[in-house]
Amino acid sequence: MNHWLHYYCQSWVFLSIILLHRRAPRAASLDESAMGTITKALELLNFFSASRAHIGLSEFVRLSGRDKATVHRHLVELEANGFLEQNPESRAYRLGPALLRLSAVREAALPMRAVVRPIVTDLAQATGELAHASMLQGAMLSPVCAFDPRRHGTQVSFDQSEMLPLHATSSGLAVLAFGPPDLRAAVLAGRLTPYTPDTPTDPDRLRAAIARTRDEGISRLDQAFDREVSSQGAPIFDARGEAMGALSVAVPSVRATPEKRAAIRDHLIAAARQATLSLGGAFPTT
Amino acid sequence: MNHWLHYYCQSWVFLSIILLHRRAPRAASLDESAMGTITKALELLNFFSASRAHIGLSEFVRLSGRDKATVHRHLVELEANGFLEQNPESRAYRLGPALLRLSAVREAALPMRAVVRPIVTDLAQATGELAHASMLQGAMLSPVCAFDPRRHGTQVSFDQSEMLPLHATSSGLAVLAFGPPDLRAAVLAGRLTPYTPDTPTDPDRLRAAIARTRDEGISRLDQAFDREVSSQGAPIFDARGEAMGALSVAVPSVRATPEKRAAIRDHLIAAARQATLSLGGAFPTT
DNA sequence: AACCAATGGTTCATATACTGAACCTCCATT
DNA sequence: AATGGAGGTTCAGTATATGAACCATTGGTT
Repeated sequence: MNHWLHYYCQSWVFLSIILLHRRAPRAASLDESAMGTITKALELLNFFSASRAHIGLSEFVRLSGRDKATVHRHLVELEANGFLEQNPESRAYRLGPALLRLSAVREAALPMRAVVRPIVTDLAQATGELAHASMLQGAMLSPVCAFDPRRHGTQVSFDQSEMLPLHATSSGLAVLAFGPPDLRAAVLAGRLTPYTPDTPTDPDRLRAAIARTRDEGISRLDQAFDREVSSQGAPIFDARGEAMGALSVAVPSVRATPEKRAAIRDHLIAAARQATLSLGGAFPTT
Repeated sequence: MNHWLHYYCQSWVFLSIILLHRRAPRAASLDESAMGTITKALELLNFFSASRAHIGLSEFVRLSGRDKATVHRHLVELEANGFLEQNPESRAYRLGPALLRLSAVREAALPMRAVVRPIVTDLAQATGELAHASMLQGAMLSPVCAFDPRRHGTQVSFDQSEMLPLHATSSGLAVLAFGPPDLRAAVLAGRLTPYTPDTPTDPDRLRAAIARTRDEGISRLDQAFDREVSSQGAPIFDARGEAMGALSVAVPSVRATPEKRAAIRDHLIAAARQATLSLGGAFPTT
C-alpha cells in the first residue's frame, strides 16, 4: 500500500483493488559471492515495503538467509545511524528518520519529486487512470511518485515501495529501448524473471519488444507484471539524451480499449516530453 | 537551503535572509575507535547538505579524513545500492534515488511528515514566523519539515538538511527536558559545542535551562545557535510519554517582543499538543 | 508446572574481507 | 615536459566481520 492509498483507506473509503497474482520471487542479487559488508547491510533495508513496515530480527534472518549474529550487528549499526529505529517493546525494526532527512537533502538539490509530481498528477487526471514515474537505479526502476484519480470501481494497485523490473514493465521497456546500450545487453544476458505467464522471459521476444518500442517511441506491455493490467510507458531523458527513467499509465485490461489506449498514448508522450524538459534532459539526436 | 526555500528562490523572489555566523564545527562522532564499516560508509552520506549537493572523491577524503581507497570502495558500494549516484562527466557523487523510495516507504507506514506538515504550516501562519518540527535521532535532532510564511523582509534561515544539536536549540532543550533521562545525562556529560557566544556550554547553565523548561512546559533560547535568532520549543511525546521530537518557532531577535513571544508560546503549546495526539503519543503522567 | 518452540540477543575463535601506502592514468596549468 | 590535482586501482597484512553455539525471555501446549 503506498502513501496516499494508506491515507484514503484510513480516512474515507475502501475501494476495491484488483488483486494481484504475481509469482513474485524476491529479486535476488545477481552476484551473491562478492558482496561487501555495506551492501549486505543496506540490502536489509530493501526488505521493508508498504505492507511490511516492521521486521524483527528473526524475520530478517529468514529473509536474508544470513547468520543471526551478523544480521543483528548490521541492524544495530543501521539503527545507530538513524536508518532504522527499534520499537522498544516489540523490538521490531522500522525504517528510520535519517531517510527522511537525506531524501529532503536530495530533493533540495534535485527537486525531482516536486517537478515530476504535478506532471504525474495531470497525466493521471487527463487519462483517468493510474500514472507513475520511476527512475533507473542499477538494473531496476525505483518509483518516484504515483497518482491514481480513482474514477472507477476497480483500480490498478501500485506499491511505491517495490522496485520494478526492467523486462516486465512498460516503464522498464521504455528505459531499455532508450537507455544505455550496456544496460540492454546486461538485462538480455541476465535472468528474466517471470511474474505472470505473459512476462517476456525469452530474450528474443524481449529484444523484439524493445525494437518495437524504439520504433514507436512508446512501450506497451499487457499482463506482464500484474495479471489483468495493461500499461504503456514513455522514456524520460537525461542531459545526455539517454533514458534515465520513465512515465507510465496502467489500466485494468478490461478497460483497455484501442481508443483508450490511443488517448493515453498521446497524453503520455506529452507528459514524458514535459518531464524531460523540466528535469533538464535532452532528447536523443539520433 | 531547504526544499521550499530553494523553490521560492527559483521561481519568485529572493528575499533577504539573516546571515548566519555560527562557529559551526563539523559534529565529530564521539567514538572514533570502535566503528564498523557500515557506519563509516553511512557517515559519508552526512557530508551532503543543501549547500553541498555534489561531492567528489577527494573532497570526501578531506572531509572524512579516511584513506582514499577506503572511501572510494565505500562510495562505490553506496552507489551500487542507489544511495549515491555519480555524475558520469564530473564524476562527483550526489545522494541517490534509493533514499526517495525508502523515505516513501517509511512515510507510508508512519506518515509523520504528512501529519506534521499541516500543523507546522498552521503554526507558522498563526504566528507569522518560521516554524519547524524535528525528531530525535541519536543525540541530535533530525528536521522533519519546516514552513516560513515570509511575512517580513527578514527571515530566519533554516536548513532542513542540517542536524540540530540538543543543547543549543529550543527544540533540543524541549527534548532534553521531557525526553529519556539517560539522554539528558549523556548530553550533559558530553562536549557542549559552542555555536555562538550565547550557546550554553556550561553544564550547570544547561541544567538550569532544562529545569526551567520542565517547569514552564516550553523552552526558550536566544541566539544560542544562530546569532540574532530567538526561538521557543515545545515537546512532542511518543506513546510512552517521552519526548521524541519538538516543534519550534524561530524569530529574528529584533522582532522578539514580550507580546510576540507570549502569542507564539500559546500557539506553540497548542500545536505541539495536537502533534502529539495526531502521532499517537501520550502526555507524561508525572 | 513442566515442556517446547520461537523470539531477541551475546560470545569468541577463526579467517574473511577491509584497509592503506604506493602506484597508475588522465587532464589542466605552468 | 614538468607539476599538481583529479579519480581510480593494486595487493600484502591484519584489523574486522563472521557464525556456531550459547543464554534469556516469552507464549503457547500438553
